[in-house]
Amino acid sequence: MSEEHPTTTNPSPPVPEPPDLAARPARGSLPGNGADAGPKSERTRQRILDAAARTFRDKGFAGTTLNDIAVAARLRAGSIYYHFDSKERLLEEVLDIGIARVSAAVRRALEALPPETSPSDRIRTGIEAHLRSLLHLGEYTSASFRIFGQAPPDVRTRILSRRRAYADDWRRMLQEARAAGEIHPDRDLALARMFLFGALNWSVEWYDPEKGSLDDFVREAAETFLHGILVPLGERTAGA
Amino acid sequence: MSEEHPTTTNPSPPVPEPPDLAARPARGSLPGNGADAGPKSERTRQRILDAAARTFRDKGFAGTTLNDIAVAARLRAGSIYYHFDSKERLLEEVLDIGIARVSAAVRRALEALPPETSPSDRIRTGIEAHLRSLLHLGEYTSASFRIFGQAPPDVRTRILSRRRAYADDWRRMLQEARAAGEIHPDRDLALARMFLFGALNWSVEWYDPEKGSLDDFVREAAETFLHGILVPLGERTAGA
DNA sequence: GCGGAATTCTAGCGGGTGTTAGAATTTTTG
DNA sequence: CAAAAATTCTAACACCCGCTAGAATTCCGC
Repeated sequence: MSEEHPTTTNPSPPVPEPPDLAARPARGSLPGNGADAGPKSERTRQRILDAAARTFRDKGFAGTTLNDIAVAARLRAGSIYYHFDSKERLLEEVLDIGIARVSAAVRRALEALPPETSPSDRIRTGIEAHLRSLLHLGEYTSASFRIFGQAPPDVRTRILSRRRAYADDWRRMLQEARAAGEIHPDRDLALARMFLFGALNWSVEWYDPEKGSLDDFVREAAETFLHGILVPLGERTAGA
Repeated sequence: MSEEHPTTTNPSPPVPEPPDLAARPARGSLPGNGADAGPKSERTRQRILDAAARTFRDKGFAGTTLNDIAVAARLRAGSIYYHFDSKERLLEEVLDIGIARVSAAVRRALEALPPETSPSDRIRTGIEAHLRSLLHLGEYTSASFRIFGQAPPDVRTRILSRRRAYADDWRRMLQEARAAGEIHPDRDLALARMFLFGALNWSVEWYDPEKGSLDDFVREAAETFLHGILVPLGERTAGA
């Protein structure tokens, strides 16, 4: 009843569409412009986004107040509406950036591998890149996974295509490994993929960087997924 | 500032403490009493709890309104306060019941095993029991895992002891399997445990009972965790 | 069917929510 | 430095939240 005029209410922010959603923070390559987009506003926009990502991640979507975000971004709640249409759209952009980042990070890591790398080693690299962007880099990725389930349905469906694309990357990786005979033939690949996602993304809730190096952690995580925990039946060494 | 009188505000609901938190739904063994607890009220109490569990699970804690719960339980929001002190306590009880259920289910499944069962088979059984109580039985367990991260800090700390006890059960199972030489010696058990929790609990977000039998699913999940996805190096059969 | 207890409802309080209009301020431009 | 444009703030609106007091209703033993 109250959501009929989607475009007429706002003072038309000068930034129509984010040109690159996976853009790294604070990197302007345009030299000196002056036409329709001032880089001045872009910086507060980023500040708001950063604050939103962290706050959403920590307190959830419904649990986060626009005032919470405003305080973290050092301005007043009303001012957010100069840069964003609504709380929902703010969430949408945070979620979008989150998957875009992790997706780009994984893709980049895979492209850096020598072409003769085996499919299972590619999976290993993908796992490590995913974890690294989840735990080490910005809060967008962790926010994206933590609060996707809390997003309103329309936001979720709008984000879904990007998530599906990322899931497809993994589906492909697993299929190639199976085609190469590296994956046990009666493993269920769909289950394995979701299994992996659950395991990896859950780490954001408990991983403690002070309990060991990130390098060791991501390596061990990949090993645990690829080989499981059991000693293969042929190599048992008797009990303690 | 407003939370100083914990016991003086309510009309003293006649049920002081839930006698058994892991109680199964709708199973009254008391024949006919009449002293201080009418079984009449107990049924609406259960209705409210059930509604709260499902609604919390679907919309999160902050995203759930007392009115949402009231509608689902077929009464008015204010009436909830005859049975529960606050929204927080309602959440607390839902979370508590959730882990109590899954914990009891796993324990029961393990006790039903013959005593000579190997540690790794015990883990297998535990995984299957955990998954079954997560996916098949009530919404308390799924709610408990989905929204624990959204609970207010004081609720979380009050619930933590129960969660830790359940985690300890798993820690023990894994340690015994390692002592028996069944777990690869350089696996990190803490990581493996959290890895497993993440993988299992995530299934509540994507598992579709129409895509295959639950029995197959839980079996395959256990296999994937125990053996991983790769074919052991000695048994490769060349590519497709 | 009566009387008292148990349970639910009604109505509202105080406060906080997302959102908006317009004034005030800062920044940019000539 | 002045005019215009861009950005932020103030103040409020309409609404909904968790929660409570007290009236209204239902339940149940007699």
